[in-house]
Amino acid sequence: MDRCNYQTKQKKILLDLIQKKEKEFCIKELHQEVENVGLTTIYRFIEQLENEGLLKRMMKNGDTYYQYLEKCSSNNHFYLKCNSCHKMIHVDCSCIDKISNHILEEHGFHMDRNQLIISGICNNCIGR
Amino acid sequence: MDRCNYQTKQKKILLDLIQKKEKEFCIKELHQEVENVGLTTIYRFIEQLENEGLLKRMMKNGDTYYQYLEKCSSNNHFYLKCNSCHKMIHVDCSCIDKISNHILEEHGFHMDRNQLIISGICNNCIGR
DNA sequence: CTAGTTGCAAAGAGTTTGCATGGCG
DNA sequence: CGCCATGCAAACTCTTTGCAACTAG
Repeated sequence: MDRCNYQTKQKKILLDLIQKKEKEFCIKELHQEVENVGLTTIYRFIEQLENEGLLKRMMKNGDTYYQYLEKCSSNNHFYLKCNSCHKMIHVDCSCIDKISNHILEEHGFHMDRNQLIISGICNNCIGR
Repeated sequence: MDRCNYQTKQKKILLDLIQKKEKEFCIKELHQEVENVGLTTIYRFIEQLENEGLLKRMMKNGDTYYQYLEKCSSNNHFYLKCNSCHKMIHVDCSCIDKISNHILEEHGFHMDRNQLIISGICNNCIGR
């Protein structure tokens, strides 16, 4: 949606829709929810977003899903992903600093701080 | 390879091969490396292992890969996954305890301690 | 006007299913 | 011997490609 790309009706519709999603979504779902946007266009736009790092691809039961990741200026952000409601919780906490340091010093590993996703169950779902 | 399944030559060959792999692998690769095991059988066996939690499915450049995860009695294990050499480093460290507690107390999230995979670059690859 | 974008139809790749044969226990 | 496993061929699904028409800038 910037740089050398044209801004088209289809891209705008898709981006609006994607940004509203709280959970992961799949291509088929997008295609059903929009009108007048071809499947091919969706595939191509998704690929674009993925390359820009705005979308993360993941598997669930063997199917492909995508999750929109907002751009974040902080260097302390990571995600908590609930396996029950499938929501992705964005967290900004300096604890990632400690983790990252420990991993480096004790385990000699340079962790990528921009793609840490911790799976589990969120507080909302744990009670049920 | 247990319970109600028959133990067959093909399954043994496949499991042996998979357990020797240090990196993630794909179906095609397996198929090329074994003789006299049909593609269908490989798909079905992989599905079995996945259901038993011994295999983790992941994506790389849009292709499907699998990673064998050894059964581990410790509750303190997690994985460091190098994005350069693609090796998966198995770690057993109580730091996961601290992380897990922090995530629970500060962020109200019950992290799944059995599927934590931290991506980054390992010490071997960082120099290059 | 020019170059990027769209979307149909068709091709392609990976995966699953049906079914007859074979093998484990 | 009975039941599960195997593997070929065919079916299916998801995704990509070719191409002509369209559109943003």
